[in-house]
Amino acid sequence: MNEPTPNETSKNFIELEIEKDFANKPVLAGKKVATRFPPEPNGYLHIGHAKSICLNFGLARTYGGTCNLRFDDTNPTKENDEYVQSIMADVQWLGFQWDALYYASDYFEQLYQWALQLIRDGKAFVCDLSSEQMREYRGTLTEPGKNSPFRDRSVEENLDLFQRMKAGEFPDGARTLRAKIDMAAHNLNLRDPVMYRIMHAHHHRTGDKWCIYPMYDWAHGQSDSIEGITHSICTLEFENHRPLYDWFCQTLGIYHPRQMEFARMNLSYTVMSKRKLLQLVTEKHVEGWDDPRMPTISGLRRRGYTPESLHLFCDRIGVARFNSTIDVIVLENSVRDHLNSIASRYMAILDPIKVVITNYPDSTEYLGAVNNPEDESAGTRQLPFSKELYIEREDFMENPPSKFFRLKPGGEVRLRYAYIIRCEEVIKDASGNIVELRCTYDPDTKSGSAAASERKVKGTIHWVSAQHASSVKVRLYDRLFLNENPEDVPAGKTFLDNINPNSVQVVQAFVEPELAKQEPGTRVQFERNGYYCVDTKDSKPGQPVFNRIVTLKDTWAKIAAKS
RNA sequence: UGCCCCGUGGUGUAAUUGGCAACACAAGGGAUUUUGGUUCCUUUAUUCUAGGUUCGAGUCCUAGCGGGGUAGCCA
Repeated sequence: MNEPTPNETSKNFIELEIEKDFANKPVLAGKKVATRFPPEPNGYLHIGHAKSICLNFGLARTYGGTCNLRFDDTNPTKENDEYVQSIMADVQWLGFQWDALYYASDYFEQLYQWALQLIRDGKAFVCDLSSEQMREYRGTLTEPGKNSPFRDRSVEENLDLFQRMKAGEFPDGARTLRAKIDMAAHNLNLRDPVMYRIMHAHHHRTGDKWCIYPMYDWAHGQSDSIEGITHSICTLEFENHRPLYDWFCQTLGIYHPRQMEFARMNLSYTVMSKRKLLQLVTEKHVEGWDDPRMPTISGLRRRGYTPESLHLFCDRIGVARFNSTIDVIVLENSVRDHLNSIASRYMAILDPIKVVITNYPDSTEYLGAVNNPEDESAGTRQLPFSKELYIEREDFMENPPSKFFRLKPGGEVRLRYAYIIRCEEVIKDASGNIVELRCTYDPDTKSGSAAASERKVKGTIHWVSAQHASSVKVRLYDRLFLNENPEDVPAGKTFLDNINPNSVQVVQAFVEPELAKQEPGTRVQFERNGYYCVDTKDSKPGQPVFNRIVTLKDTWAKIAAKS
């Protein structure tokens, strides 16, 4: 995998607690760490899920335990198989394989039997309150609620009604099954929470078999219990649900996993909520869930991010209970670090200016080039060199500042892997735009020659031979949002107002011949520019489309900005 | 305005559970470099505040301040 070695210096609080539990809790004797990744199949996975995936599967890996993939499919109106398929693909792409694949819907019958048990024990009742009424009865953050007038129905009546709910006798919303806990509890989740609601909806797996569906709280802990999960790890917003998770397991008298919460990831210049990501897609602000600008796993994959770079990123951000925002720079540097070690280097000119070497013959010469200075096994290649070249427009300045080490009138620069050239003449069109540079080369400075090592120039620039170059489409991606926190908007505005209007720029670039042959999915470095990936959707044989993954660090841009 | 959770360099996490505040990333400075990339060296903290316990407090106690979660028949 050639994965950068992660920082393994310290354990996170979850690992510490797991180790403590296994040392102290008799119920865990002889067991192995068992976790699960439990997405609801109602959207595509994003980078925040990657954190959870790396955590859950990583825990199983480091402790020699297991991790299941479980689809939390208890709300058929929002879920479908397209999402199921994409989630499985994303988890596997990240390099993880689940020990078992389950769906909460696998447990619908067992959950129903357990509900019957609670009713018989007098711990659950059928309630006829409408959702509005239930809200009134619930009380507020500061005031206790009142008991439902249906709370004291007999066990027989509850049993009868609940079975008829299941049989489909009542319309959506007519009744619910609720746990009988405490309407005065400080934790609102304990104020007789709903366990089942009536929904005459088609489920992507169970079809029309059910018209009552369990709520998250009634399904999750028991699903964990059935699977023998030792540590049920979720995000901080479920913290207030833990007492209910515990109550159900205890009241049912079943194996009781431990729920632990960690902080969800926030990334600067990014929105992460499924609702907003969905909106970006449906309102066509992006081209789809896998648009290379999306923070979805599929978007990052298409952009060119590697699984290893995402693992590196997750190692770097850590796991804690503090709500923090990660600078997107950390993500960008993670992929730079990985790609630096694996990506072959090529030369590409995105914004060309023609260079004519007046004293060079009308012939082609082939020059040796190193594919990856970080990896000798990447080998070498031959580059065609000729009289007419393209260089990057920004590598020439007519009136440069003192620290500009590139080409200038009368100045010298090395052409990477080739010769040192001198700019003799600047050709302009009628309106004063520079259209061509006339240069001379020094034949004694050929790369690799003994004489070449004696001549030093400050700058080395990249180039392509005009007659040998291919023209390819390159998409230069930038951040999707202008603001560090896109959701931070004045009244009347939305996060959509913070969209970067220039988040993608498409250019036609001149590239060295090798580059036109690259296969979809291949990641390369355009020397002195950035990392690019051959798009997997829009490329055609011999006609690759390149997505910019991330630019190279640009120290010169900082220097130039200062002066 | 209840209940719950959380405050450690610029950012994100550590600190053998009461014993010299560390690591990574970023930023600044320098060296190397045929990528202004990479690599190497180097510089960056009254641990939110105020009290208290203690030989000793980031860690324990009290009060305050600040941030987050929570009133779906969503997850």
